[in-house]
Amino acid sequence: MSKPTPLSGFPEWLPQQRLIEQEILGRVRRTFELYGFAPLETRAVEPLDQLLRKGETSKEVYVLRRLQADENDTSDAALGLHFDLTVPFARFVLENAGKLQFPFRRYQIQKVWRGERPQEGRYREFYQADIDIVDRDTLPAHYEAEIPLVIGDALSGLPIPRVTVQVNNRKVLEGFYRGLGIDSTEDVLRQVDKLDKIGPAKVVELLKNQGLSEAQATQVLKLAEIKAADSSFADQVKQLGVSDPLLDEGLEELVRVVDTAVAEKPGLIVADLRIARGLDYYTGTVYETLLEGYERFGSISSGGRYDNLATAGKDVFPGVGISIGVTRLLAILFGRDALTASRSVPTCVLVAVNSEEERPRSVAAAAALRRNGIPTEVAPSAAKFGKQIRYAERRGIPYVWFPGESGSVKDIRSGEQVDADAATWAPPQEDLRPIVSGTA
RNA sequence: GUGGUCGUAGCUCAGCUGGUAGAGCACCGGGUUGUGGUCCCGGGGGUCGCGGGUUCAAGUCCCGUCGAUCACCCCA
Repeated sequence: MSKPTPLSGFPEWLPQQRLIEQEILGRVRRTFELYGFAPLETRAVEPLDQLLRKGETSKEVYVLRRLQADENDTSDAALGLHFDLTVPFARFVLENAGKLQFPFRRYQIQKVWRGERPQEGRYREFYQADIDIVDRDTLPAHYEAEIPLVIGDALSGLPIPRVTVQVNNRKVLEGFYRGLGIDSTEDVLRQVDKLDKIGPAKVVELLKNQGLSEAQATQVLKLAEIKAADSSFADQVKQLGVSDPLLDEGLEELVRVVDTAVAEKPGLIVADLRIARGLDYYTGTVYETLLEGYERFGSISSGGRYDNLATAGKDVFPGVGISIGVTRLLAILFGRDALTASRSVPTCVLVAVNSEEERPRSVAAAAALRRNGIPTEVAPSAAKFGKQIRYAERRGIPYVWFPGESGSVKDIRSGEQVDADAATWAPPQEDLRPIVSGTA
């Protein structure tokens, strides 16, 4: 059999990378729980009509089909892999509304699938770490201010470059456009979103091609260029002289989000009135998160408020949430060797073997160490000690244990060796587990 | 899904206008008859992504395909 080749868009990490990924996922999870989000996992598939109902246009959904499915068997025909965690969550809320307490806050860390053309930082299978808060009938606006704080906490605790959460509000954009007499909001947003890439002149041109007047296009551009780290953006908007109730409502909400962030975590947030992205179910605040130095890879964490995602008859569950694109984050940092683990295995101690006859003594020492929670493995063979030490060195294992009448343990980084008892010895806390650190 | 660029040992790459594969690092062994990381000596490893075509002859040209990457689309 010839050597297998990778599958485009389905990244697989090496153990040392997976070690880092697990460490990151663990820290993110603990931060989510620190804020009281409850754990949840939903199935990988959803009925296709559910998936297509909101948001996703289509072709990007992977459909599930049995290999031997009968032509007439339609039982699985309408299932697709979820492309995010918000849509499945909305479904879950509706399904279990009677068993949940509202407001309901949950986190969900799972893989999602999208049938897109892969490139660096965009994959067909990737992890999302998602938090959402939903309430019944109405959702207080303060939750929209809380979300970025959680993300800021989760990400700033990691050994990664600084992040900035960019916020905007759909109501500001829609209200402003409406005040200008524009009704093709979606199309306008799409062009405005290209501002960074193609520049203001071309955006205006594209807008005019869409039927906007010179004046309208100019105003749209002026709004998009507003950006501020505090609530001063609101005055700048008002100076443009457009008035609309929805615009005012949006501004008020956005000011609140920004003010909260400025008070709690200065420097985390910036109001940027050009950002409009996210799936089309967003109705209020929207978030995007950029990694300093890696802006060209786009957002590593996005989300927003949605009022109509979870609705069934009279029941309405408005929500707000955000997702961290863990795989994207890791891939772009791995790509530049910006994340490293102090070792490639969990092992803290390698117990040397004097001779195969004496292996039981090594096995016993290892067992004693493990009883104290120290990850330990026994050397693969009774090779020369130099080779056994090298086995540890190659993997970054910090300690080698030499069993004997009185055991001794060597820190192979310093070369220091001391007599020790396997039943009581313990490494410094920081050596117990691999340490993940940033090098950027 | 559309279009462009790229694809030689584990890694970084060399290989002129086609003539039957090389370096550095890494790895393995020995010097060092049981405590590594230096140094010296030696060694293994590539169907040149894969498949087909042109040619006496292809890593080198052509087509396809897979993979990586970029742009569009869209988005974590």
